[in-house]
Parts: sequence; C-alpha cells; structure tokens
Amino acid sequence: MSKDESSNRERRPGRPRSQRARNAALDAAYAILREEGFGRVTVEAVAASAGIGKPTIYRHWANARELAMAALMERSISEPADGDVAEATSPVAQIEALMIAMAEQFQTPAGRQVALMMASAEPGSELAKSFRNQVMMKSRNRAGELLQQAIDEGELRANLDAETALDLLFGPVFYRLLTGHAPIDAAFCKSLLATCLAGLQNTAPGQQTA
Amino acid sequence: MSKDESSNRERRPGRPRSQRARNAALDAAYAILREEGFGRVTVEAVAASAGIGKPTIYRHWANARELAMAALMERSISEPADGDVAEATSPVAQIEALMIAMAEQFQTPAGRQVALMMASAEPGSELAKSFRNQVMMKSRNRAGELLQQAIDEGELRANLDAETALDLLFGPVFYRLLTGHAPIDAAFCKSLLATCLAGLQNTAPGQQTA
Amino acid sequence: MSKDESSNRERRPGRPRSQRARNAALDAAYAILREEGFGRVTVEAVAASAGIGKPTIYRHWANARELAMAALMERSISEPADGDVAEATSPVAQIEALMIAMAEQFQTPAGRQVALMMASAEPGSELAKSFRNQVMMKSRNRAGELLQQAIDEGELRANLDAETALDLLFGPVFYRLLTGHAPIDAAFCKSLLATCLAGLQNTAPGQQTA
Amino acid sequence: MSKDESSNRERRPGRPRSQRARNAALDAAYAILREEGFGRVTVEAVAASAGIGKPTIYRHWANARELAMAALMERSISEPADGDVAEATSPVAQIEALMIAMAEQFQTPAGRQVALMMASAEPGSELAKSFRNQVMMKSRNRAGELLQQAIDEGELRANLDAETALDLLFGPVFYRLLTGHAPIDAAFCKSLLATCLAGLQNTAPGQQTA
DNA sequence: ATCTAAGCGAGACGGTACGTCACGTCTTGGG
DNA sequence: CCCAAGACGTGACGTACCGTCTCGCTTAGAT
Repeated sequence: MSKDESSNRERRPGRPRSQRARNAALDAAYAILREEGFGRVTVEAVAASAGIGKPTIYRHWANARELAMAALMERSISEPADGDVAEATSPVAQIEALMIAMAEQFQTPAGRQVALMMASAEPGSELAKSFRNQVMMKSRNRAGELLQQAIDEGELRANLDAETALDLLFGPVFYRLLTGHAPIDAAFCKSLLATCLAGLQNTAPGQQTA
Repeated sequence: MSKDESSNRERRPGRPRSQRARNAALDAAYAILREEGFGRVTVEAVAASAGIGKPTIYRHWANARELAMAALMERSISEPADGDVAEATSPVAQIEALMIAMAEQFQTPAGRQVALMMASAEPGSELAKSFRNQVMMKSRNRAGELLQQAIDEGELRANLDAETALDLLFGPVFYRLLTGHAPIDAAFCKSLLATCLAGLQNTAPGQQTA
Repeated sequence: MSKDESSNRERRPGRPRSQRARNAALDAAYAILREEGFGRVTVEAVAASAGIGKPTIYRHWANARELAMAALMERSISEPADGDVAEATSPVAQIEALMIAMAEQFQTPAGRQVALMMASAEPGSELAKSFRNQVMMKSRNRAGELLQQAIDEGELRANLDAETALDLLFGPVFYRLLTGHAPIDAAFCKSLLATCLAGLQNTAPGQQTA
Repeated sequence: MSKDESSNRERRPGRPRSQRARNAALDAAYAILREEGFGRVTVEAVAASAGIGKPTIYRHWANARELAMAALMERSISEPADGDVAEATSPVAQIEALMIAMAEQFQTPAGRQVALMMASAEPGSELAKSFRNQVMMKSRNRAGELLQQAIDEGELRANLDAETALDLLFGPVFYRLLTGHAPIDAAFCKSLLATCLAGLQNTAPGQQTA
C-alpha cells in the first residue's frame, strides 16, 4: 500500500515518520478526491491543504495517483455492510446484499472516481494490485465464497465456472461505472442476479430452436 | 463529436478548416496512442510530430483527451468484423462472433487504452457520448438487435430484460479491460455466453434447496 | 507613411482600396491607443473592433506599430496651435508659445505614448522618419525658423549653433516625456526658455572664479 | 528593483533563491540584449540559453522587460568613469566629463536600447523607478552636486533653478537617443555645455531688442 | 454589358512566446 | 533522520498575436 512497510521491524535510525503527517495527507487527499475529483488530487494541492511538505508525501507514496488510491482505500471503502449481508438467509441472498452494498458505494462522489483511478494506474504496479484487491475484488472474493457455498448446498449448478460466474455478476456493475450509460442501483443488482440465475435460454418445452 | 459544427452547414465564411491538418493531427495522435499510450498524447507532441501548430489543434478539439478519443474513433475502431459475424448461422452464434471480434480489438495496444479514455472523459460531454456510442456501445447495440431476433425465434426467453441481458454479456469484457485480472480472449467470450445462456441456477430435479 | 502611395497615378487595375476600411482601421487604432495604450494596438484587435479583415490592414501598413503611428499622426497631432503662436509678438515669444502647445499635447493619453512609439520604431524605417518629422520635429523645425529670425533681429547671439540651441529647448521636454520624472507644463517650458536665454554662467563682475 | 523583498530579512523559510540561476539569467539576458536587442529578450530564450527553467525566471522577475532592465542595470551601467571625471579641475569641467562618459555608454549596442526600455516600462512600477534612478538619473544626480558646488564657488549664477539646468544639460542627450536625429558624441556634449553656459541671448551692448 | 483583377470580410494556417501549473528533486534551518 | 518550506529544472498547458493563406463576395475600370 505504502512505499516502505519493510517487515524488518528493527527500528530504523533517526526520527520516525510522523503519523500525523501521513494522516493529514490522506485526509486532505480524500477531501479533494470527493470534492474536486481524482484529477485534482495533486501532490502540490495536498501538501498545501494539509500543511505538510511535498517531500514528506513522496516519502510515503510514489506519486499523486498512489496517494489518491491510498486515500480512497483507507478513508472510503468501508467493510461491505456486514450487517445487511449477514442478515440475509441464503448464500444467494447474501450475494445480492453484497452487490447492493457495493452499488451504493459507487454512487458516492468518491466512488465514481474508482473507474478512473483503476484505469489510470499502471497495470503491473504493486499499488494497483492492492487497489484492485481492496476496492474492486473484495466483494467479488467474498461473493466467491458464497458462490461455492451455494453450489455445495445445491442451490447453484455444480458444474459452474466460478470465475465466469463472478464476472457475470460484477462485470456489469463496473461496466456501468465506466460508461455511465445507466444507473447502478439496487433494482439493477436484483435484475442482474435474477437474470443470471435463470439464464437467457428459453427452457419452455416444445419451444427449442432445434 | 468534435468541436466543429454539425453537418447541415451550407458554407461558413472564412477559410475552411484544413482537412490536411486535421488528418495529420489524427494520424500523429493515433501513432502516439499506440506506441506510447494515452497519457503521452499531448497537444505539444502531436503538434510537433504532425508539423502543425498548437492553436490549430485547439481549433479542432478542446484538449488532448478529446483529440486522442477522436483519433481512436476515426483510426482504429473498425467495423465489427462483419465477415465472421455474418457467417454465423443463428442469432446467438452471431452474438458470439461479435463478442469475440470486440475482444480481439481490446487486445491491441490502442484497445487497451479504451478504458482509460472512457474513464477520463468528463461524463456529460458530447465527445464522451460519441465515444461511448462508437467505441463501447456499437457492438452492444448490434447485439441488442440479434438478441431480439433470438427472442422472436424462440431461442431465448420471451420475458427477458434486454438491457440487463446485454450488460451481462458485455459488462464482463469491460470489467476485465478495466481491472486486467484475467485475459479477454475467445475462450472467455464463449464461456461467458454459455454460462449466461444456461443460467447459474441448478435446474436438476430433486436438487432444489428447499 | 503608408505602404503604397505609388506616385505613378496611372490607376491600377482592379478594385481600388477602400477608404472606408482605411478610416475604420485608423479610428479603431486611435481609440485603442488612447484608451489602452500603444501595446494593445494589435492588428487582431483593430481588425475586430473596426469590423475589417486583417489582410486589409496589412495591405495598408506593415505591422501594428506602423498602424498605431499612422493613427497618431492622422488623428491626433494637430497643427501646433497656430492661433496662440501667431498672437505672440516677438520670435522668442512665438517659440515659447510653440513649446507650450507641444507640452499640452504630450499630456494627453495619446501623447504619452509618443516616446514609446518612437523608441520602438526601427530606426531606419521610412515610417519612423515620417513619424519623427511629423510628431517630434515639426515644432522643432518651426522653432528653427523663428530662432534664425530672432538672430537676425539681434535678439539672440549671432554665433549660435542652431542645432544645439534647438536641442536645448526641445530635448528636456522629450526627456521628461521619456522618464516622467517631472511634469511637462507651461511653467516648465517658460523656465526652460528663460534659463536657456540667460545662460548658466555667472556674469556679475568681480564674482568670477579666478 | 526585483520581485523579491527588501534587505531587512533575517531568514525566510525554505530553500533560498539560487544565486547561480539568477546570474545565469542576467548573463543570458544581457547577451541577448546586446546582440539581438531588447525585443528579443524573451523569457523563453533566456531560460533556454541560461539552462534554467522559466518558472525560476518568473520567481525573480515579473516579465521579460523587467529581466532585461535588471540585466542592463547589473551588467552594463558602470560607474560613470570616475577616473576621467576626477581628473577634471573645476566642477564645470567635471560635469562635462560626466556627460561625455554617459554619451559613450549610449553609443554601445546595449546603451541604444535604453530609451526603448525606459519607454516601455510601465511608469509607476518599482523597477521603472529603479531603472530611471540607476540608468538615467545617476549621472544627473551627480551632476546636480557639482552644479551646486559650482554655484557656491561663484562659477554659475546663484539664482539658478537647478532642476531646469540639469534638464537642459541631460535632456538633449536622451532626446537624441530617442529620435536618433543626430549623433551623441563628445563634440555634442561640449557644444551643449558651452551654449548652455553662455545662454542664447545676445548680450552685446547696443544690440538689445528693446 | 460583360469581363476580370484586385480589394473586401472572415477566419484557418504554422509559428513564437506568453504566463501558469504540477511534476519530482534538492536544499535550507530546525526538532 | 524527519519535518515545513520553498527553490530548482522540466514539460505541458491553453491563450494571444503574429503575418500569411484561402474562401466566396463585391466593385469598378477596361473591354
């Protein structure tokens, strides 16, 4: 997530990094992210608004994008509404609750920046992976477990390709986040899940094409 | 689409825009786009490499992003492989061909920039819409027609929500383009379509959860 | 002064230059000159405010500086107050009236631009000479005649170097116009002339240095 | 004089301004000033030729004109030939030496730009005053002291208006610098001083006008 | 009564320079 | 060794004007 985090916790010589400065940077970056967008999260602006020096920021993050990503990860992406999800009775219902919670986050000002942040991160970077895992894949991974559970319980087909199934559920959400061609709301999530479950194919007897 | 006016224009006064300059700009922008990426498509670089003046570029496009989008639209996005699609026998097979053709485009250097370009375009702008329609929705819209055809022929369920169904098919592709967590290849497209058609639900008798 | 003025008045073929456009350009240039200063007299601004085309301006003048100079010469520099000058009785008094009239012109907004215009004209150019003759030398030349007259009448020394004498009278006025270290008013002109006439030297007997 | 603050500065926080960069800028500006003229002293050209960044130039000076003025002041305007002046015996002779030294400076390529620089400076600005004081008034002020000395010694009239007298001596020099209608050489300076001292008036007995 | 060359407005063209923003690095004094 | 402050060189921004070049349209003397 951050630049250092070296595991050898032996205590480096000299003055330790100021946690105050780090937090001030993240707070300022997150505020700008929400209010003015990802593109305005510049090292210069964050340093000025947080009252910290630019080199201090560069000690913690490689550039403004990474700072913005870190700010989003630490300040915005809450745990996926465990309450609602836990209340649900079946694995499939829990998946639905999970998707709806994610959808809600993508409708906040900060959430709308997620696609841009992911798109502009260089693909191989450590932080990009971290961001992907925490912001884009967390719900997906959790849903993966629920999916397996549902298969085990016989609710879903046993011969399911889990990867493809998860892409089917989460892909359309990010698709809409990216293109903005339609809203990302609870109704959409429900429709998505329902259609996904039932399949597109006509299964009524005597109606088959062949 | 671009800064200039729509088609119904008899004749504006003054010297007309130079088609030569416009093409040189698009060519240069497209070359940089492929070779160095979206982020390096700067007005400065395009002007220098095209041998035209910066103000000329600004006369045609509002900024470097719009120029890059226009370049991609006019230089890259080919017709979606009509040949292969037409060869397919059934509407569903045609949809599959369509998806595979799109997937191929997204594996080119220019194609990989698409997500970034879409994400960084300001959402309401005219060019963003145009880009979305031409680059991201063209295949989708064509698939929509085929989808309806398949419903009419009884191949697909009659009570299908077409929007959701299309999002199910195309969403995952852009999802992978955005996150890069897995390749976008023909196998993926086929798996996607197959899973989508069959649904996730277990339909075997005596297996129901309840 | 202007670009053409070919003396061979044989009449060139084609449409003649529009006097309307020429006047509009001069009017607009002069207005900008007074209101915003010499530096804002751009070909672009004049063309826009006069409602004429840029090439039309370039047909008449080589560049904006020349246009501004022409505008000043044709719109501002009036005849040097013949009335007041003529009323004066002696040649010396006429010189004084001439200087005061010139001083008045240099206190108008347009007049203050004269030093800048002269300084920024390239020295050898035809229009620079013309400007110098019309704007800066006209009064001086007239004063030269009066000076000779005064010498002839015995009012001034016979062995006077006229060039130096004229520089002594007019130099300080342009000096102040250029540096702005002190006002250019009638009192100054009078003091100038008086000191000049009497000389600096102490002529009282028995006071000599040696 | 320049953008930065006055001398009474104990220590500002942050990295101090680079004297190296400042000197490089002034050197480059002065070289361009001499070789190509005031109009070619552009921030762009100075930055490139000095190997420094444009923003650094703007940190030190408000624009190219001010940079050019500063360059002239710090690189060109030498002390007014103290040697020659000191050698002169009388105050009046010292004034003459002073004028000749100034005239020499105005015949160098850089000196010829002085009128343009003064004319194009906005009148009220701090740097314009500084330029006037250092470049145009230094000799004048020194001459003012000598003038007073000469009056005290009885060489010049006691009832002299010093301001007017100084304008009489220096005005014509700048007049010629501005208009270029005649050379600024030692002979001119001598003629100027001589005519000035003696006055224009005819003092021969029995010749009076009245 | 045409023809036709040149002027007209408009405005795009390739340029140069502007003054600004942000980058990522370096250099101060102080903690 | 970190911190704030703020300078540095770099690179790109978007704008203002430059002086030139098409455009289609007058305009007015010469045919």
